[in-house]
Amino acid sequence: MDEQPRLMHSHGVGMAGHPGLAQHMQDGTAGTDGEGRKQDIGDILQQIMTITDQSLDEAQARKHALNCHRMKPALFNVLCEIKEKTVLSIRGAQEEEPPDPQLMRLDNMLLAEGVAGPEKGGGSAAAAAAAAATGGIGADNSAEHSDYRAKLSQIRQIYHTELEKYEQACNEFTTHVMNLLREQSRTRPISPKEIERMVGIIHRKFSSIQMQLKQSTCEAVMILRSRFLDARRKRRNFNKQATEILNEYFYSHLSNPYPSEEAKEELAKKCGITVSQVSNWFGNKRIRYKKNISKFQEEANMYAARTAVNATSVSAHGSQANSPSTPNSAGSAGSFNMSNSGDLFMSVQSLNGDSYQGGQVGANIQSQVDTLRHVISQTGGYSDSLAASQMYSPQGINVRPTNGGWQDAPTPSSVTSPTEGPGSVHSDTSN
DNA sequence: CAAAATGATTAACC
DNA sequence: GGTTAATCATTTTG
Repeated sequence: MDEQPRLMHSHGVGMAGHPGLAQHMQDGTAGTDGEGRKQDIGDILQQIMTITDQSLDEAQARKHALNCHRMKPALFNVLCEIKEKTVLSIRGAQEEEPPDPQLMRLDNMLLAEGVAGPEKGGGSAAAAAAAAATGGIGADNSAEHSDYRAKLSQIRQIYHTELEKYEQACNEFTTHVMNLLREQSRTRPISPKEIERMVGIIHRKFSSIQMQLKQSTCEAVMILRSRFLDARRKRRNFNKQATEILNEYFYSHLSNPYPSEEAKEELAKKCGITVSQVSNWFGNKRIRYKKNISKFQEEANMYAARTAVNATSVSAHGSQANSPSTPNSAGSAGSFNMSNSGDLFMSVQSLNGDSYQGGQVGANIQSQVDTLRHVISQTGGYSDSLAASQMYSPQGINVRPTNGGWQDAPTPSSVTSPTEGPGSVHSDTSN
């Protein structure tokens, strides 16, 4: 492309100041004596038209001749100087390239999503192994997660191959252009700086393509997220076993239902859910229990009794027969008694405790507590925490009806030391 | 299909 | 950073 003008230029030079070249050139053309100017012009035009037909050797020879001209270095230097002063100084000003904030954002996001950045092949493998290890419980949960991971790594792979392709193309093109320029720099004033600048331009062009790639990758990830992770909202209920485990812990720690980090991890493992899901569950449970204790009364009794039975598998018969609060007695007078007291309990709780059969309420609850105590004593007084937890509710009623919070509730047994201590918190029934 | 249940998210708080 | 309380969005239930 660039070849043509230069050749024409050298033509001119040769014609003007270099007899040898001119001679050579005239040999190359028609060579007949022109009779008029018309003929001359026709010849020149002819020369121009056929210039591309000249053989490569011929052109090289001419180039070489030009390069060997004695005035060439000096002229070339002058040209370079002029060019340096004009072109480069004009464009040199806008040399610095500010990091595109858009590109930075995309990069950051890709990095955060694990699409860009170092390969983390071990991560997905480990996740799959973990999913397999958890077995039946939560298998579907982690299956979805691994599905997400699989799709993400697919995107990641495509992204990387494309990126590599772009980079390769960019490098190839850059080296090609550089070679071309270097080659031309022998006959044309091209400074290394200019080559550098050209490379910069090429890179910028290619990086804009790269940005498109990143953009579309980001979009793909966003879509994936909305389909999977943001489908967190598209929740699935925990399976029964998990719920039972959580409830068991909750009701056996009713006096202080705040599992430590370790306890949460253990529960998470047992239930096949994540720690934050355990936290969510306890958060929801606490608030909902507190909000409407009556609704949970039956459940509480059930789990309390069950825990008791589980804890001491001794003489289960006797305690169940005597206690109206055992799960087996549901549907009979025991169940009725429970729900009834629960309702009253609630009304007291919400109406600030006056006006409504306070005595009866107190009696009911007291009897309930007694019953539970009975269960406890009959089953062998297995746990302080259970006793304390069942004692809690009456306290809440008597002392501060509208405040069911655990936070302010006096729990003297659990505040033994300023630091909770390693592992000393809940050495009780949870297992 | 409406209501209840339930897991997750959010803002405000300490 | 963890909690509470309110709320959202979905699933389950009657």
